[in-house]
Amino acid sequence: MDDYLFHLTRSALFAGVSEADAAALCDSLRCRRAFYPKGSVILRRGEYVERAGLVLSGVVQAERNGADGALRIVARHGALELFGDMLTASGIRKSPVDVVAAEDTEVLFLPLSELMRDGGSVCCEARMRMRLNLLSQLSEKYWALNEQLELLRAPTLRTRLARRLLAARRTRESDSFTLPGTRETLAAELGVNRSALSRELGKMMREGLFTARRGHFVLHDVAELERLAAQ
Amino acid sequence: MDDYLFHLTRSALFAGVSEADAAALCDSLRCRRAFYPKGSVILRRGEYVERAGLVLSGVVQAERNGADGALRIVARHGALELFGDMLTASGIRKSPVDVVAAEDTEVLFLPLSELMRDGGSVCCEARMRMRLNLLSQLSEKYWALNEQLELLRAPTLRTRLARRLLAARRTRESDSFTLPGTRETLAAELGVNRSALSRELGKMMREGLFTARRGHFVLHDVAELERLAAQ
DNA sequence: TTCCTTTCGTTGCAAATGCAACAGATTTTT
DNA sequence: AAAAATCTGTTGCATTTGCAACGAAAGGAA
Repeated sequence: MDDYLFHLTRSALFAGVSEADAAALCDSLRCRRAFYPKGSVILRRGEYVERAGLVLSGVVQAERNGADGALRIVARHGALELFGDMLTASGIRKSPVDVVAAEDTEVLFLPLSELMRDGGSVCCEARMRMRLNLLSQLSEKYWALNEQLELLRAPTLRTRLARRLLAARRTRESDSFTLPGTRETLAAELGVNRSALSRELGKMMREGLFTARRGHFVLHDVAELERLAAQ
Repeated sequence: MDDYLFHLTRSALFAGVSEADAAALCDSLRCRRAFYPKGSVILRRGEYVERAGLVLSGVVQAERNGADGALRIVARHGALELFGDMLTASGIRKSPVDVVAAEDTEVLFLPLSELMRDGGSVCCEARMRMRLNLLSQLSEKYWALNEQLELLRAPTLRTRLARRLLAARRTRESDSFTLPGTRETLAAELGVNRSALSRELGKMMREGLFTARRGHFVLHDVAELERLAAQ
């Protein structure tokens, strides 16, 4: 796909940048595109990262080996999402994860340090736009992590669940939504045992707080959930 | 203190920037200095933040009201440390905390968006240096949060404690160190009850893993601690 | 359909943690 | 020094959660 520029300008990083400017900038920064067949390794644990990656198509996974040796999927990045930016930005950190292509994937690599260099008269405005977009991206990742942390700080499973559901309600803007993954996934997010999660889900449903069937949730008593979440 | 420029270049944000360049840059960016007497409010919860703050002298605290109304100190920033950067970078978020001067404090405010704008021929190199420093700062805050999260994900208090002590050992580069704050502080970091912490500390000491007296710790069996932390 | 695999809820029991109360130690204030 | 306030360890008891095992339900494949 050589029409990638159109897609590019739809990414958060290139938001507000024209197609022409995007092309000129990629050129001036010496960005490179690379194709990775499904399963191939993009980045190895322990490597230093000098360029952020923007997924043009496909999906990329960050993986890690747990203490028991079991494979843990730490993150997934789909089309137009950025990865490796935090490592590149730090400049000194080795990757704590392997990054592999979960499907056939095309990636655009961006040398962030080049982006920070003044570019003479070349797309001055677009450069600034992209720098601000980058800051915004980095900070959003920070705040997302912060929310995770608030979740885990909640004293009890009941509270965590309430917060998680209300968070989903906010982003989906509806009392009815589907959470990704299985119960096991949700349990991991909340940092608890799966059976403990099922137990608490059962209790809360019997109290009429919401209905859950597989991944689909319908909230019934938002007020009470908010009271719980406040703990 | 009008000799603040010397100090400034010792901060992480201005690392690698000469005193002269720092002065020129502050001028070009229209940075402003402000003095806050102890106890005064620098930033209110709910406000939008347009400038990052660099503490020139004194101490700044981020505070928040818990569910019960009790005051919680979320973060402290001493001399040469940066605050409000994540909020400024996001561009859209309201502050989730109040920021107040914990002592008489002088702050230098930096408009990050100005820093991202090409500056013609004015300190081109220094600008780039500072932009990279900023990225580095943001990412370090991210990774610090990430470490906190790993800590809370640990299945048991014993594991969390082992990780926390080994982390301290790494940064202090010694088997003997003092942790800031009281037991209550440490318990909060680990996300557990204080008495539970004391209990576990007692057990682990009886097993000869380390000695703890008030804030001071001496590690004795690092190998075993590492085995525990791996869980 | 039928078989097989994955997901899910349930439950009994063990382990970990929260909570509250108290006493000794330490630090700070008067 | 004396008194007051804070910090710390300890302990009994209630609650929460982890763990393991099992059967039912759901979804996919033969």
